[in-house]
Amino acid sequence: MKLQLLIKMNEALFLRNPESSELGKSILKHSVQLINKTGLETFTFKKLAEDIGTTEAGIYRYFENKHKLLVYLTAWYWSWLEFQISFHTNNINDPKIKLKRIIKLLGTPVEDDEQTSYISESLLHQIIIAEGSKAYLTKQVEEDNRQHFFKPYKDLCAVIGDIILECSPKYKYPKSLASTIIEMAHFQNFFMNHLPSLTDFGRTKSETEIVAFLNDLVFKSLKES
Amino acid sequence: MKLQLLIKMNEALFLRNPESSELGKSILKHSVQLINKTGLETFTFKKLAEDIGTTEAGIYRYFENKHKLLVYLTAWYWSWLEFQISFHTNNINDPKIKLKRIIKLLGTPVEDDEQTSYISESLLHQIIIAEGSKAYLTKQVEEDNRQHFFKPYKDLCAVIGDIILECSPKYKYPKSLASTIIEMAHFQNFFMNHLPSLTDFGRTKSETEIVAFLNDLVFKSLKES
DNA sequence: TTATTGTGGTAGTAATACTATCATAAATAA
DNA sequence: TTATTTATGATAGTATTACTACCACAATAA
Repeated sequence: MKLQLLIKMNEALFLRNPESSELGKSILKHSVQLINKTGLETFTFKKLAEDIGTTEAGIYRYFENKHKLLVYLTAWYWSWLEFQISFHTNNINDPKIKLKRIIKLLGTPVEDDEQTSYISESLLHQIIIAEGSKAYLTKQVEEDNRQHFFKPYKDLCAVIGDIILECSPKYKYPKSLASTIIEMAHFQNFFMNHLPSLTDFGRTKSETEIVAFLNDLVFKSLKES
Repeated sequence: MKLQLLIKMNEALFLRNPESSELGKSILKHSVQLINKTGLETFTFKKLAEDIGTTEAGIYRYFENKHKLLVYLTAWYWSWLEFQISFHTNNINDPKIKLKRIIKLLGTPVEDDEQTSYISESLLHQIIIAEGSKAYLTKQVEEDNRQHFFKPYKDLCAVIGDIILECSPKYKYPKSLASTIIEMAHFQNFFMNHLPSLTDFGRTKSETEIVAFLNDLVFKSLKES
């Protein structure tokens, strides 16, 4: 049995749907690779076009600019991750076990999914770590938000917040704790690898320690006091 | 009595010391205003020059590029904040009270200091919230780190980490908890104001709630279990 | 058959991110 | 006092970036 996981993307994020053509899929695939290689700042549509073997104008027919492309990629990732989470926590009743699973999924490097061949989830995960916050840390956040560009991120956050409340109905900060877990899963990873003295994981550089830290943080927070 | 708080900056951050001349101070003052107004992405040295009434080349004599200027401003902020913290926690013996003061200083809008007239700390605080992470979320982090550009941030984190250990000597993640507090003090503020559904403070938009959340997070983490 | 749509290519423009050179006024050292 | 350094200003030039407009062609629908 081979299933195609289809993620319905916000149409305002692109000019032409990149999943609808070969060039479009190639843009997604190679942009993920190139952003990883060069970083968002030095990434340009011209370099991407050369990489793919097409022209700048070809890329511009799909995406208005690199900000939209970044927002597209991050939105895709959050949607994909929410599906992974709902898949891996399905049929689990205990919300605490659910939450543990989620923290593990957030903190552990993802394995590539054969289904969606044109996007490498593990490379995309790296982009989320290093560039993800740049999608919303702009002057246009509110305009972008009005167009629902961040809906997948907010949905994920809401899902986690609800599970937190299931664990501990009286806890006062479920949404803030949810966004803290998500952001810290990525920032601690970045710090561990590039600014290790900001973490306690510099020696081992092991993701399982990040997961342990987040578990400690979350479950102590949710303990009745 | 009038004291001038002098922050010794890493000399590799600038080509000519901006604190040593009128134009230099003007660059600092107006860059803080302009970055706040336009955001880092659309901020250019040309616009800054027009703002000040000088030429692009004039700015380039002080700073190599806008990345160095951003790193300079963030480093200045972290040094200033560490001084504020050491000042406001001086003579306090109880590490828990110290930590509470620190969380309050991190989460509360700063009042402008009359001493350093050319830098508005409150505007700089806003820059740290919206642009701060862009100083290190680049491909050059490690090179920048080798040149000690992030020393003030790491020092602050170490100070907070040590106080955490004083509170709870057995706690296993003092540095990660310290960087979590610092980052979340800013991210929760940004979310509260621009993506409120990611937080529990969207209704009141009050910084004191962020402080309460961080206190809850930290002191539950440090409780012996 | 013709018209439309989807797709790819060429060329050009304005802005950005610099670098280099020259002139001059003020501050400072000899 | 003169000589010299220093800070700033003005002008010009280049490579790259971030687009826009226009053209060509093949598949498909009317």
